Amino acid sequence: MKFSRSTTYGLRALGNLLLAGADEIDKVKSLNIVAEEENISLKFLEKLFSQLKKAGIVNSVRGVNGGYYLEKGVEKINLLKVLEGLGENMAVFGCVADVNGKVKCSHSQNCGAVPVLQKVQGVVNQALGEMRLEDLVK
Amino acid sequence: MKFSRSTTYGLRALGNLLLAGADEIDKVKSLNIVAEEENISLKFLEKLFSQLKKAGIVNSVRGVNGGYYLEKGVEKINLLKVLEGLGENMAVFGCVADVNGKVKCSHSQNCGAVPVLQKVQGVVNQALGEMRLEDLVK
DNA sequence: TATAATTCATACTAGATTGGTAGGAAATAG
DNA sequence: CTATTTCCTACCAATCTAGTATGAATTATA
Repeated sequence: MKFSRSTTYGLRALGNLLLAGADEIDKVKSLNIVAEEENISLKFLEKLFSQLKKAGIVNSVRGVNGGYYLEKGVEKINLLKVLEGLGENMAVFGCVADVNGKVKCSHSQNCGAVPVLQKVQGVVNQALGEMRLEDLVK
Repeated sequence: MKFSRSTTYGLRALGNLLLAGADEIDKVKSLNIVAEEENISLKFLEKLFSQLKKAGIVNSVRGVNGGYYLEKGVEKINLLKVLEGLGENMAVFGCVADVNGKVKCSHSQNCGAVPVLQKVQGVVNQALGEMRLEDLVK
């Protein structure tokens, strides 16, 4: 039950922006530098941040001296939303529900395991819901 | 962050044995029947139960009228051990520690995310540690 | 206005993992 | 002896992961 490596990459990169104070449009940090500091492939970071931007977690400025900055107040959002923004599928059991809430497994109606699986899902959701992005740099 | 499908298959199959009262050497249930009742491929179940036997969760009787039964007291063991027995890798972040306790990620020393990741791991472990196999059939 | 730095977009790829299947050997009750 | 069952080993197709390749669009600055 692993988180993908890109999830940890993303968390590290977001922590990097947070520590650098890149939280306003005139305090951007380029992925070049983040990639070097965190030893992550630039191309890979570009892809990740494209997703993070779509998710509303970061924003960007193009061109020379451009870069990314954290959206306002984003250090207060919980890790569950951050992980979803990073593309991590947070439905721990495919047979209970996928990201869209659709039940996939044909046994979900009469399967005795469902309540247990849902409890596991609930505990994970709650734990991640209580952690905030700012916890990464404390 | 998904559990593999074989994990849910395994939980369902173990719940099936538990409900059937297959918990002694003279009350075995054949995988044939389990496979049919749970609509899981027999061959796949055979592989799963081979692992479960190695993990000490089930035991077996070969030959005609043979089958599998749950090891004594196994309904009290926690889900963390069951999942590990099913081959699920319970290290949710590869960069923190793998199954053998080896740190894989070169950033684990100075990475600010590590405490957060460890907390996530701890919460998951605790939740699964509090759930028992018998909870599957209640 | 040319240049360099940067985000943004699309497509490709090697390797690992997942979820199986195939074929049969070994044990055992009847 | 036969049917049933566990057990063993190998193979396989599809998907996912983590990354590379190529280059276009944007923009500050010299």
